[in-house]
Amino acid sequence: MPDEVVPLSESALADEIEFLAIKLFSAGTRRANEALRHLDLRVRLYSVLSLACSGSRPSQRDLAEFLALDPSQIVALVTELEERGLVTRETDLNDRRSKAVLATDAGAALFHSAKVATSRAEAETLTILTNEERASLRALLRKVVFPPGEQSDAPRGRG
Amino acid sequence: MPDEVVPLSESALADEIEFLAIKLFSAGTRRANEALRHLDLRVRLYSVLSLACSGSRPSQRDLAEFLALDPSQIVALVTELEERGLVTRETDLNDRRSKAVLATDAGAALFHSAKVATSRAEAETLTILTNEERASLRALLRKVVFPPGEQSDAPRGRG
DNA sequence: TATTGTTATACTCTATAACTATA
DNA sequence: TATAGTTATAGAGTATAACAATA
Repeated sequence: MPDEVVPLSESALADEIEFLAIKLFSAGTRRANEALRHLDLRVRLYSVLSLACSGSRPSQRDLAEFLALDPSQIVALVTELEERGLVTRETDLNDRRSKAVLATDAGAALFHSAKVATSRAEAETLTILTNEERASLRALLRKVVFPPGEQSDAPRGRG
Repeated sequence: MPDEVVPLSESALADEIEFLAIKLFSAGTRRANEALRHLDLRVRLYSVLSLACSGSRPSQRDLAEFLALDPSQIVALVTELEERGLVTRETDLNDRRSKAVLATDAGAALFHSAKVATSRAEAETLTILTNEERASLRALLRKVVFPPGEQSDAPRGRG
């Protein structure tokens, strides 16, 4: 009798949404990191730089909550960007504990180049999907990640 | 005049599918790892164990390709599972370089418990979506991760 | 010569605790 | 006392290189 071996893509694991998200994430991160390498950026640095360019004047605490990273991780990322002249820390005069992270002109320029690179990487990853399917995927992911009717951007704190 | 500050959830970053996938991944991994902790498993160990239980008789090379991990990482995961008596390595008699990774009875039993835990975690993560939306999300992710008409489970090799 | 599994190493990411300065 | 930022550390994940056994 011939082999009746189940292909791994038909395994139970391959139907778990979180497993699929991990695969998409790891493939996507790999490609994005490759796409950003020529600018000396990684996904995490790019994310912080992007938000520093967003006009939201995020504090480091805001960045930590939004990116679901620990505040201590944000420190290292912001410091690296600051040392490269891409962002500045601006102390909030109303609450001198808090520091807004703002892009410099150089940071904004680099972000623009980086955005082009990540958009291209995203398009490559999603090349199999039609435009409607991409919009649908984006909407579904947004709904899971930013549930409607939730005030705060991210409820998670330190522990 | 009042603040006209853009919320971070309306930033350009929040529309990038890869960024959203990363957020879903990191939240999902965190919850799945918590759900698996009482069984002394992590997501990566669970993935390998799941495939060892799948009936596919995967070689370590198969696992590496399917999980998009380097073969050297598979070695460590399989060794840990093997030392705990959850899987065995079975040398392929036709190609003595290759070793199939198979679950023991104990491994299959543990996997069953773990599957319940990860399913619950997945449901929590996706609680905001209707059943139809979950099916739609699953189908879209599957299409990206396992493009139809591709023979191999994963084309990526070592470098 | 190429492939499977293995060992080793370095770097990044993640999680946690403790400290400081402000509030 | 609580919060924003910081420092430090350990463990997990990721990326490479080199090697032995086998094909």
